[in-house]
Amino acid sequence: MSASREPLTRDRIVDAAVRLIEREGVEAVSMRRLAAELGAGTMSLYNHVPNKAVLVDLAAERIMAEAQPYEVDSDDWRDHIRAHARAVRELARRHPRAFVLLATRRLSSEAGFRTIESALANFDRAGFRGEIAVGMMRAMVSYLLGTLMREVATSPELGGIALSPYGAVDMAAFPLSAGVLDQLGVYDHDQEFEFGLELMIAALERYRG
Amino acid sequence: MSASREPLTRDRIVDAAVRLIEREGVEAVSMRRLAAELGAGTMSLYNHVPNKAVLVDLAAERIMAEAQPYEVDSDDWRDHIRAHARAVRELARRHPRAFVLLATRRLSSEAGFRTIESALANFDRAGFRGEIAVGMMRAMVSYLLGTLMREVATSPELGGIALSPYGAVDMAAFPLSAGVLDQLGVYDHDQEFEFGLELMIAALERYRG
DNA sequence: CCCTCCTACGTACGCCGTACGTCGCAGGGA
DNA sequence: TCCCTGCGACGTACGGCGTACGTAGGAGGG
Repeated sequence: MSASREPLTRDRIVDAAVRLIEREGVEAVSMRRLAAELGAGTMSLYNHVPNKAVLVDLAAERIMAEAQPYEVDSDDWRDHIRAHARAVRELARRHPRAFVLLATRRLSSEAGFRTIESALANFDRAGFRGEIAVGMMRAMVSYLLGTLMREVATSPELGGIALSPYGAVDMAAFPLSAGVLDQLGVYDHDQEFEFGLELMIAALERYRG
Repeated sequence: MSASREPLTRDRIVDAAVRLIEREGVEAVSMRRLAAELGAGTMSLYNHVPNKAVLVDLAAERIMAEAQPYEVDSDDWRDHIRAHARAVRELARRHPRAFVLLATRRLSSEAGFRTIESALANFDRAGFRGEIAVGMMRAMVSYLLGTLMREVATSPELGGIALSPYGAVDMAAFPLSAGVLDQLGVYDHDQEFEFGLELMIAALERYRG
């Protein structure tokens, strides 16, 4: 695939893994394939990485580290939270195949804490501190994780939730669903994300008062 | 593993898959192993199921179908939403290994619609209808998906988010995080779930007014 | 000059999903 | 009764996988 006279490095290997993950998803990563892409023998990778699981972890960390801190010009804590949430969404959309990876992993290291710290700063701005702030942050993380999983990670082969892969459903038994069947089948992710985001912010506001 | 004189059936195969998933997770499922557990030849399974992916889908549907409708004795829409959310959480906790499976799949069929319908009924009770109700439901689903993923699907080998798998982090750079490091490392899932749930309900209440 | 150590690599084992061919049996005409 | 057809069960085989293990070669220090 490439010349690659330069020697094998953990960095080069992780890079290749990240590229492959972004291009074809985690399930496409194999040691043999990675090695081939680097023009190296399969087993040579094991001189730099103990096993595949760790390699994937490293790739996840690398992607997380690429996350840019958001920027916003406002004193309103709400604007900060909005900007932060949108930045996370951007990350998810830029790396859709990697997002599931990040989502099911406990992040740590510098990159993880950078995000946590800036989230805590926002809640601090809003007047939430200590245990409460942690709770808020986690609720927010949960919401983000959930929406973005739904936006980015659910199988897109089907047009919508109303289509059943193995046989149709008799909608007569579900009148309310039938009434909104059009909406159930359609996803406007931008609009949904903002709607949920404002909902969360409204909840925080209410908690403040 | 068992006598199993009775003939192979799609039902029996899916049952075995569900049991295996619940016991050891999706990644433990293999056609050979499933067949062995059923006392049958590997390839015999293919007479009843086109391939492994479909088999896993069928298992996911089966698990979803087992979900009991929640019960609650109240006229308050908030209580209904609470009960519904807690029922979903129960499902996730009873089938932790299967939950990730359900989460990354677009559900359809009867079972999926039963849940959707009862959620819509609750939002209807709260005064939300049509498009708004769908948006609310999706926000709620996102939150549930997110918290429960965090509760049930993140790797439990590590004690908490503060522990880094590959090297420690210098906390001096993260003063706010350092201040709540104890809370960051500890998870009280019951309390967190209820906290987030009330947050969501508060948001809905506010939207009503 | 030799010894040590590190990296690269080939081979091999035990898994995996599944395409394909065969065999045996049950059931229905003739 | 015999035979044919169809279907379920199964064995074999192929191409993939992760990785344990052994080896070979070269670089650097004694």
